[in-house]
Amino acid sequence: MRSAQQRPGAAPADDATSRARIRDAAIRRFGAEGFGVGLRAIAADAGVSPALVLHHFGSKEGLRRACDEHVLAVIAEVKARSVTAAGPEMVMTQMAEIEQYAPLVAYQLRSVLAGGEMAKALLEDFMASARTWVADGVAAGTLRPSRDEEARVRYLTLSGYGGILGWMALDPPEDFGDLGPWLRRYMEGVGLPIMELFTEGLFTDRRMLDAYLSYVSDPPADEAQRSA
Amino acid sequence: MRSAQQRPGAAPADDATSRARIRDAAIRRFGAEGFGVGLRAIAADAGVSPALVLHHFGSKEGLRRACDEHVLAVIAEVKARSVTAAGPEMVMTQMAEIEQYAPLVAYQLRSVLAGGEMAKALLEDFMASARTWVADGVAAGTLRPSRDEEARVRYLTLSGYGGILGWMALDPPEDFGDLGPWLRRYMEGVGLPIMELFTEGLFTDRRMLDAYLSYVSDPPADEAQRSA
DNA sequence: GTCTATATAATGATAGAC
DNA sequence: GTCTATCATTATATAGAC
Repeated sequence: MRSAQQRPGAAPADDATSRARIRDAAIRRFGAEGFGVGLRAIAADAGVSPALVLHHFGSKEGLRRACDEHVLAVIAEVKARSVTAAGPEMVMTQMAEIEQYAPLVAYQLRSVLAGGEMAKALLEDFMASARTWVADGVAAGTLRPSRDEEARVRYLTLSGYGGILGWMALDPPEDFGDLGPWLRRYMEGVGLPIMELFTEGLFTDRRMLDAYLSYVSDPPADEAQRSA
Repeated sequence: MRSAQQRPGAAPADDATSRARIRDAAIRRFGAEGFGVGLRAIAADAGVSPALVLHHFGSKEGLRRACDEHVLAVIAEVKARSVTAAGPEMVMTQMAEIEQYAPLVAYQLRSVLAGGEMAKALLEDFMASARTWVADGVAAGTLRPSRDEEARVRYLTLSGYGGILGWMALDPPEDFGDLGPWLRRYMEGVGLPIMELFTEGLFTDRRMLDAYLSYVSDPPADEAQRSA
């Protein structure tokens, strides 16, 4: 049904070059099973010998670098041509986009889990998007200003993305090839609490915030000691 | 200075049984480098032969199970005797506790990253604590009630814990043996945005929440189609 | 309980034919 | 470009002496 279609980094297209087939197979395997997976499995998926993988990419490390680059490139490309609508529809639009690139998303999640430079690059990328989105919202008057915009952008990005990772641990995707149902479960599970928290907050009064602010501006004895 | 002290799962106490020494060495290695680490390294840390590790735990899998059990047991023990103070001091108190059990915390973070049953057990555990904390807060009138308390507890736990994982990817601890400075950086980095968000929310009006609620109670056509 | 020595399987990587 | 055959290394795990 979709066999003839050209989805970047997705199902194997028989007409692609071996190099691309290997890379796409690697992205799928790495995404589904983590970076511990062997070259033999990847080679088998791509329908080539293990030696050819090394011939094209030099080493496993080189293969991973190629996957990283390709994933980042596709993300940049998708981002460049996506119309960033504001409002709840945006989320749904992006959802549809995401489902289309399931292997990329899985690879991405694994990369953040694994840490390292790729994780930083991805998170910095998401933070950049969030920075724009928040700044626009504040300018338009739909989002409250913060006492520290950069810290808020960082927190929103990390907790949002990290929340997905936590959800993945609690409810692992059954099929990494089709993350759709899993993403839908996630959205349904966190939608209400997010909307509530972002609209109404959690505390009934300002005491905790005020306590924190005075704590920071005038730290108690043993904290002052440390910086002395 | 601390050599004679008895910190569960912490620095090697020469008087402990080999079995315990191996297990503690494993917790430290697994926590610092992940579960890919070899038995040889663990055996060397514990000052025993690799064969003895297998003798005591049967397999690497068995060793990991023993580590899991021990970590869960220590967490339960600490939790049981901790006085759960309400307010910002609670966080600070728990911080001090956490620093004391750095190897356990690192192991825990790795476990959640790795997924599997241990990750579920840990997250369920944290959710149980959060459930109590939130229920008490709502009863005391310091926390707002939610339209779905369970979903909120889940979201707060996952995003909170996941935020730490994300932070770890962005700013990896330099020394897993002493997570103190790293945890302090994290707390300083997220303290203000959390207090702001929990007190004031993010949106300036209720439109997003209302849109979401009406979306859920009366889904558009293609969503209704799916459930038909 | 603890060791040395070893079995066995899998890994990433190389050499060289085609 | 692509393969087969193989190497060197490392991994977990076992056997058996002490």
